[in-house]
Amino acid sequence: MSDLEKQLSMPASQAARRLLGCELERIIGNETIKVRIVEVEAYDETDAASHSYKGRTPRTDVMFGPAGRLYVYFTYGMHYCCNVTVGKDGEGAAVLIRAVEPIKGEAIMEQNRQGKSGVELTNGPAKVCQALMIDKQLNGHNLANAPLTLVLNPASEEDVVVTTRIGISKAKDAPLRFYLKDSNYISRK
DNA sequence: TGCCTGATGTTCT
DNA sequence: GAACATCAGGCAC
Repeated sequence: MSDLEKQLSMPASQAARRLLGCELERIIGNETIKVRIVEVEAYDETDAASHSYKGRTPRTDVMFGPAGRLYVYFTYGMHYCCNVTVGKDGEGAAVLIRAVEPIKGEAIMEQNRQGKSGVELTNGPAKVCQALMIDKQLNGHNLANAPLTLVLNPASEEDVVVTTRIGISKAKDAPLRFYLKDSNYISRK
């Protein structure tokens, strides 16, 4: 088991907090993009809003695998969203990455986002995938390895705000969305 | 500023 | 055949 997997083998709500403030490094050709995770949502198989709620299917297979993998899904006919799998091997849990802050490679992200800049670059789950060029090819990717790696660097507890989740129709009231209070890149305050 | 809607593919029933 | 963890553009106020 990799160190990353160990660090994320915990309940989704805990893992979600631990992912806030962490860095993602994306290698595209000779370029490197680096971002900081500032907004996430937790999902597990006891949760009616989770893809894993109805059990393991070919689509959700990755969610039920070991922690520290990327779960990419396609939604609303035109967008990708990316999750980091968490929990023990066999548990269908994942953390949706809703927003990130650019650290490095902003120019490349602007290209990927068709000239959009500033907070518009990455303040939404589908935007994050566009900016980082994440698509279904990276589904199941191990985040311990290039070309997309997760660097654990958790933010301190007092910077974390907890709210209900966004854009879902079931289990709306569960307080499973977490964001960093100081960030401007939050999709909605 | 804020609501409404179109675009559009994959998965599951 | 319907639902869907979305975004951006248009129009009304």
